[in-house]
Amino acid sequence: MSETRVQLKHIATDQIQHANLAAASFRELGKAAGIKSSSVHYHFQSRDRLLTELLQDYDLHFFDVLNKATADTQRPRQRLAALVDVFAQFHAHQRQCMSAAYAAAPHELSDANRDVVESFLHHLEAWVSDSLSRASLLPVPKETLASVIVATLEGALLFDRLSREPRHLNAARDWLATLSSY
Amino acid sequence: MSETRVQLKHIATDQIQHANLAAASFRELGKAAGIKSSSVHYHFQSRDRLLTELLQDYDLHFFDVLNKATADTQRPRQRLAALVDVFAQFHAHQRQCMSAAYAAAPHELSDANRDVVESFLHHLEAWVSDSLSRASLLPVPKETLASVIVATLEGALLFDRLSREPRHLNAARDWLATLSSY
DNA sequence: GTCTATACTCAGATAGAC
DNA sequence: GTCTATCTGAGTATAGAC
Repeated sequence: MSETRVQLKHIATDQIQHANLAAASFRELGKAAGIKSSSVHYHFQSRDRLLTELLQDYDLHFFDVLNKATADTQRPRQRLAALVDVFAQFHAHQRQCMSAAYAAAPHELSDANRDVVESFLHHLEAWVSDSLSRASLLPVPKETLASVIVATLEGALLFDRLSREPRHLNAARDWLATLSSY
Repeated sequence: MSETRVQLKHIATDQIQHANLAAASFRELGKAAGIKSSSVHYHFQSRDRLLTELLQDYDLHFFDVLNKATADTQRPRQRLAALVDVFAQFHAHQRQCMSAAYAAAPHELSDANRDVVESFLHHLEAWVSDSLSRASLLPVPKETLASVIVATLEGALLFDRLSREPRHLNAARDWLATLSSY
């Protein structure tokens, strides 16, 4: 893969996480990479294909980071705390989760890209559900709780991006700490 | 307020909830109302002003509906269920919450509009917090829990819009039912 | 008071230059 | 293999017609 192509993908991901889907236009990408917007088409067949590739890469990278951070523990409490930390880092760098950026523009997504978002979500919920395996006294089945936790963290980051203080993420952290005693 | 102005606002709100902020362009609004995009400028000074007005109206309408639906009960459980119902209705009509649509495009918002979003959020969290007043055995302070609940429902609706089944909203409903016994 | 002609900028994509 | 000139259409906004 050419150097320019790699660079374009980095720029695009950054723009989407910092602003939104629309901010990663071919024009912007080209300008940032020092080529014309029309040249970006050489590297990516279409914008739709680019978006697919970005989210798939994001998925791989996301779980790579998460799994490395939790490689040494099976404790639900510690694993959930590590997940919150990932989101808190996003907030600290004023970045949103790619999946939320995609989900917020449903009409701009092809069916294929909608599927990729859903795939990431299922992936994340499975990770949380697995992490809850050793938890006791859960209020609802762990799959249900995993859905709630994912929605909570994504919603929290979405709204916390509007302000300096990660109010919702902090609230989520406090709440999660009460869920499991392990 | 002229008939056309009212109509334009309805169209705009609908477009934003159905698609996203960008979908409510002056061109689209004009086309749907049968006038030129440039004519929309007579009714609204700027797009920024329009967005402010839409969200303020939404705030009023949202709590009007919610308060009417909960006028006859002070029970936390019933009040939270009514709130979930509002979100479930959004999902059933394939609509998202206006505040989420705004929050998803932070770089497109003026400082004034950012403030309006925050205002809606505080409003909603205060409503949830008040509704929790008679609840007992909460895992965290009611203000904290209110932040979590709002993030959860907003996140759930955001992602459930990608599919037919409101998986996250249903999970949130199950979880909320375990929070309070009243 | 209500609306349009028009200007300018930005979007993605194609055809073709080098 | 890499990049650009150029097309077509969408975006907001201003100046001015009626």
